[in-house]
Amino acid sequence: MASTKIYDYIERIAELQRADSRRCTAEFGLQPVQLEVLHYLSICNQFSDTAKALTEYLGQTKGSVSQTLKVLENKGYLCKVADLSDGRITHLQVTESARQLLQKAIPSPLFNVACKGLTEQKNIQIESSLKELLEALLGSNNMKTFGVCSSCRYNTHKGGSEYYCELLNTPLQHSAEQLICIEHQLPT
Amino acid sequence: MASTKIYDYIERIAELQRADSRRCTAEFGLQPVQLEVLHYLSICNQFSDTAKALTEYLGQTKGSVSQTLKVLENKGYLCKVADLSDGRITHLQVTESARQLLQKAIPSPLFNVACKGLTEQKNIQIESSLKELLEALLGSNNMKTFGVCSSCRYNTHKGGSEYYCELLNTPLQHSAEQLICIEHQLPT
DNA sequence: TTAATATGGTATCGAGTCGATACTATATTA
DNA sequence: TAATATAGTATCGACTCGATACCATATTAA
Repeated sequence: MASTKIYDYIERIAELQRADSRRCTAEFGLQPVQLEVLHYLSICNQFSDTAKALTEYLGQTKGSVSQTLKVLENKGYLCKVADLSDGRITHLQVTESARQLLQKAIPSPLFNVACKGLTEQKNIQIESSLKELLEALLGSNNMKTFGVCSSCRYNTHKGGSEYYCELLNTPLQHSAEQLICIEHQLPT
Repeated sequence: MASTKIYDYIERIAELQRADSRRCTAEFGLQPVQLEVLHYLSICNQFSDTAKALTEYLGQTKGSVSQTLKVLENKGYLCKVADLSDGRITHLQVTESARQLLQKAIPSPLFNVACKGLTEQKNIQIESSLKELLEALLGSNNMKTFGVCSSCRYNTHKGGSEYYCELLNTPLQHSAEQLICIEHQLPT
């Protein structure tokens, strides 16, 4: 059965990625999941930089995520900012030192070396297959897509060339179009 | 850069796979890595069922692997058998209850559902891309391939139709041809 | 308007991961 | 036969992650 083989390859690649991530974050005193949290927060928009969004993105419980965030805050890689209109919500901002760290650690050496050894064409083909697999995983299991605004069905050009989110009823900054959003929906 | 996107997709898919694995092993009281160890041991040959091989397969240290194996042994999912010719080596055998568990837990629901929703052609295309990515990762980083005997350069048909390993100088059972081996080398 | 409920997040606990280090026992090499 | 290599174990500490219980703030219904 084909699904078993795809599972097998992903299981194996995932373990190698994890081991590699562990090795290359160790010098900064970080864990793999911590790096991933910083990575997510560095590429998400202002509606998606919360603990709640991370629980859905990572598929973990909010207790686990809360713990990870506490550690990252203590290490100076992120700071918490209270939401102005909803007292329950806390926004998470990555610090400058976190951005510097991300630049060094992503992508990890394992992938850097491997992808450089492949032709441009192979890179594109593999990338495209991974995109399809990810979308299948998310779609078939009714999970959120976490896509960017520029590919979102709620993104319109209300009254000119500005970006405007029809779901949240707010204009978007141009720089946000490539940030991922927890409310993202592919066009029907 | 393409390598970043491939890394991003794998990072994300890997985390989803891990969360899914965690959810579906929880009912058996297992951890993701424990399931992976049992999975490996259920599909490897008699030269590769050792703690040493697992450290290379998983990219972890021998101390970590040793701990995981101790837990699995205590839970009755594997037993240790001393090697007859080399007193340092211990072979690891999965028990019947482990095999039953593997059948239920692999592939995890996330992948089962997703792959069934894809066309046969897409399944094959994604599978092929993953195979190429994995081989690139292993090859570029000088890691072992852990392939099966039927695709190994050391596998010859010495004196007839029997499988024979030129590296270990021993005939192989027909049933071993689809088992993975730590000494596997792709043909040049 | 005030209770009930939903939502976002935190604190604590326990089993387990994982690398580091130090260790034992068996093989191989010099 | 001594030095070294190999396979594996034991212990420690920082950390993960789910479970549970808990605290605010919002929203909904009576």
